[in-house]
Amino acid sequence: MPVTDIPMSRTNAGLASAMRVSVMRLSRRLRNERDASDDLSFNQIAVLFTLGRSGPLTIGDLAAEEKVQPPSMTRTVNSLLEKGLVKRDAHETDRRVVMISLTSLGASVIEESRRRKEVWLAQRLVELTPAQRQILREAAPILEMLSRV
Amino acid sequence: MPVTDIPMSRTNAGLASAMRVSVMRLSRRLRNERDASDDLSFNQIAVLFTLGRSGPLTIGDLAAEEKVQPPSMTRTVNSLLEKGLVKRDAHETDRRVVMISLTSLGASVIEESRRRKEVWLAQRLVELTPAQRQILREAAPILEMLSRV
DNA sequence: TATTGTTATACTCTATAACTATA
DNA sequence: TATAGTTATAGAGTATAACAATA
Repeated sequence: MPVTDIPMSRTNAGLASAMRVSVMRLSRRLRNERDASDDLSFNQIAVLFTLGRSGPLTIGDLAAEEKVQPPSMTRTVNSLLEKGLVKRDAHETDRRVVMISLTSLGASVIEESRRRKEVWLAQRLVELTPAQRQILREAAPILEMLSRV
Repeated sequence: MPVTDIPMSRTNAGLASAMRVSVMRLSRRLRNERDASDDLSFNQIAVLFTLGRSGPLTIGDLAAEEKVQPPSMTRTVNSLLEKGLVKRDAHETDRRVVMISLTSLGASVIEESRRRKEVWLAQRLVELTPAQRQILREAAPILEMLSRV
């Protein structure tokens, strides 16, 4: 049984390769659909999105998530505080800890970013055939499953 | 006709939302599967991957692609030169231009990173049903199409 | 005269070490 | 004594401006 008769995507390794390429490429394209007018650094944006996904987090949690040291996260959070995008709250029981969460303004910033991505994506989706869109409808929850640890 | 009877993913906007979430989440998970032992900065890695995707590029091309200024790209490229991951070559006709390309060492670095992503992904794929894998096989080329401008 | 890339300089970001407050 | 976070200081990264080489 000659290997050359088996298309790449018929094997699990081949499918993994095809999925890596297509998912990483599309995510790169989506990430570029961000609002150019905002004056936020890459890490500032990353912190907002992390808070949007995970809800309120401590400085230490945020530092670990973004893979920076706590003093750097203190600075990043302070700049977001000055812009009114996040707020600080005391921890319920442990007074050493500071809980960081999105303000309504901060939430609107990431919502706007999501909206821009979806507008771009929706425009590309109407160019597909109904059959192709149907495949993506079935694929979306499977992609979600892959991300779950 | 009550809107609540229409599942989100039945509409194009709903499908766009589902695709944005699942693709961005999976890409984030894949990006985290990088080799922790390498001492490369985020932008240094980004340059290597860009060269791996696009082939040899000029300093100016790289700067535009990574959205940094040319002097910054000169520095980043110099650090990659010192590590032996990229090389400089004269342009065929325009002697102002410098072509930057991957060395075999640089190519092996990104190949290793891709391999790690695909090993992780392949492990997740075997946990799916054959029918689910079949859907992904059909979805991969469609995701590719969406990325094309 | 315009374009590509580098050098000079200042500013921003991040890290390590030391410190404060709390557990 | 250990942990969460901040402040102080130094190093790395990035930008703007000025410059050199080439088109």
